[in-house]
Parts: sequence; C-alpha cells; structure tokens
Amino acid sequence: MKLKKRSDCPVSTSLDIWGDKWSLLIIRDLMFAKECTYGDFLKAPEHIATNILASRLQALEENKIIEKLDHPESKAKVLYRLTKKGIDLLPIMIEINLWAEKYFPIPANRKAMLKEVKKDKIAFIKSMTKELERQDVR
Amino acid sequence: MKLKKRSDCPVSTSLDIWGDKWSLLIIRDLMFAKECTYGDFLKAPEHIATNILASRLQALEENKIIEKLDHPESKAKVLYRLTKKGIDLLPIMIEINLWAEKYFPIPANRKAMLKEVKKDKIAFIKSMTKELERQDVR
DNA sequence: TAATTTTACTTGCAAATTGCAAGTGCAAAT
DNA sequence: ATTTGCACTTGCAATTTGCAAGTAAAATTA
Repeated sequence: MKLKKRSDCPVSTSLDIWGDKWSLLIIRDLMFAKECTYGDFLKAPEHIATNILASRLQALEENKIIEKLDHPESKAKVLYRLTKKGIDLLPIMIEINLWAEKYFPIPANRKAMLKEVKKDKIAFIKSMTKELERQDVR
Repeated sequence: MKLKKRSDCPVSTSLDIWGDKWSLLIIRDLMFAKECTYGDFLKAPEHIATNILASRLQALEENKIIEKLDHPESKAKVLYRLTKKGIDLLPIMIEINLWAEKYFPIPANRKAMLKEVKKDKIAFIKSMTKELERQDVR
C-alpha cells in the first residue's frame, strides 16, 4: 500500500495519511496510554474491526507515525508506540478536544485534562511530548 | 442522515462529523476563500466527485458547520459559508498545516501564511476568526 | 508433555461508501 | 426562443468497511 497524494496542499496530504474515521483514534489511544498492544486498541469503546485495525496500523507504520517494538514480557505480544512524527500530532489532538468541548458534553476525565491545557497550553504540550518521547530501555 | 456517535470521546465525536477525506478540504476552502459556491469547491485541486460534494455539504450543514446563503448576484448560485462552529475549527486547521510543514514540502503561499502564524499564533487566529465572522449585509 | 488459551493477525463475504459519467431542472445570458 | 451555466441527482461499477470465523505462534494450564 502506497500513499497517493491528491494534491500538494498540506491539509490534503495530511488527510491522505490519517484522514479517516479510525486513525486518529489509534493515535489518541497511544497518546493517552503511551504504548498499546493490538488487544488494547480493540478494547477502545468505538469497537474497531480487527481487519480495519490491522490495515490502519500498517498504514500508520508505513507513514512513520507509529512503530512496533518488542513487548518486554512476551514474544506473543507486540507494543505499538508513536514516533516523533506521531507525537507531533499532539497539538492537533488537543485542538480537536478543545473544539469538541466547546460544542458537546465530554467526559469528566477528559475535561480535567483540558483544564490543565487551558492553564498553559504550550507548557502542557511540551511536558506531554517529553513524556511520550521518553524511550524506555528494555 | 443522522449522526451516529461511536462513543462519548470528543475525538471520536469530532471524527463522526468531519473525519473523512473530504470534509476538512471543504472547510479549508471556506477558510481561505471565506465564501464559496458549489462550483468553487469543484475547482479545488483534489477533484471531489459531485455526488460526494453534495453529500458532504449536506452533512456539514446538518451539523451546523456550514450554512447556505443567497448569492447576491444570482438566484442560480448558492453561497456556502462557515458558521461560528465551523470557524472554530481554525486552530485545528492551523495545527494541521504546521504539522504538515514540519514533515512535507508545502507550497510557498501556504508557507508564507504559516510564517505569520508563527510570529503570534493567538493573534493570527483572533484576526482570521474576526474576518470570517464578519457577516456582510447583502 | 499434552491440551488449552491468549495474542496478533488473516480470510471470506455481504453491506455500505466512493467515484465516475451522464442526466435533470431552474436561472441567466444570448 | 435557444443555449449556456449552475447546483445538484441518478445509475452503476469499483473500492472500502464491517462482521464472523479461522489461523499460527507463543504462553499458560493440566
């Protein structure tokens, strides 16, 4: 599977990579949990189909948004993690949350996070980015 | 057509509305041009199919992201414009552009805009929002 | 050690969505 | 009065999605 660019527009190019109903949910899970297994993604409340999950994970990996790494406890498990390119989607993710909060009721725990964001957005992003970047030695 | 929410997550809810390959391109056009006709959207370099455009415009209108208004020059034309809810997607749009700029080559005119953004993001958004909100009396 | 379970997928197929081409109906221009 | 422009709609083939079941390797249990 190769990326087909519809135009040179940066918005269009971005959507070519993660502009579907599922990719940003996978990225969301990785931002909130830092690392996830295949099974973790399946536990998300939106209930992605297993074949769609597999195809999205593959596409995101091909586009260097996520990467696989060995699970420290088991060879049967696979850990997925955001690359720097993926972590850099954080500002977009935060703005999506802020927009949604303005127009829809949202869960309390997410609301608490956004309260922190609004205190100092730049600091929040910097700190969360640092956390996500910390690559544990295994 | 009614919105089916996959979960209470604000990201998921947002994607239910505009999380496809085309909606944000329509919104992009309206942000850059302020107002567009049906034909204007068709002129975009990504070449959306006419039936897809019609269905997206309808969905975005149902979700109060855009609204129709009478064209001042002709009853045969229809003008589309962003609502406040749509204009509030601007921070997301800007972050998408900034992310893309970091990882892909992007056109010079867009790059010039992002230079302005980076000088003072908050001021840029405020000023562009104001411009988009100005509802001309016709 | 053998049998069962867990984990990460793959496969097959029906249903929904997309994309292309052509058509329609009203408005405006000629 | 006829043609052109504009905003869609329609029909249909191709692609994508979603569900259910299956597979293979690794880990656990008996």
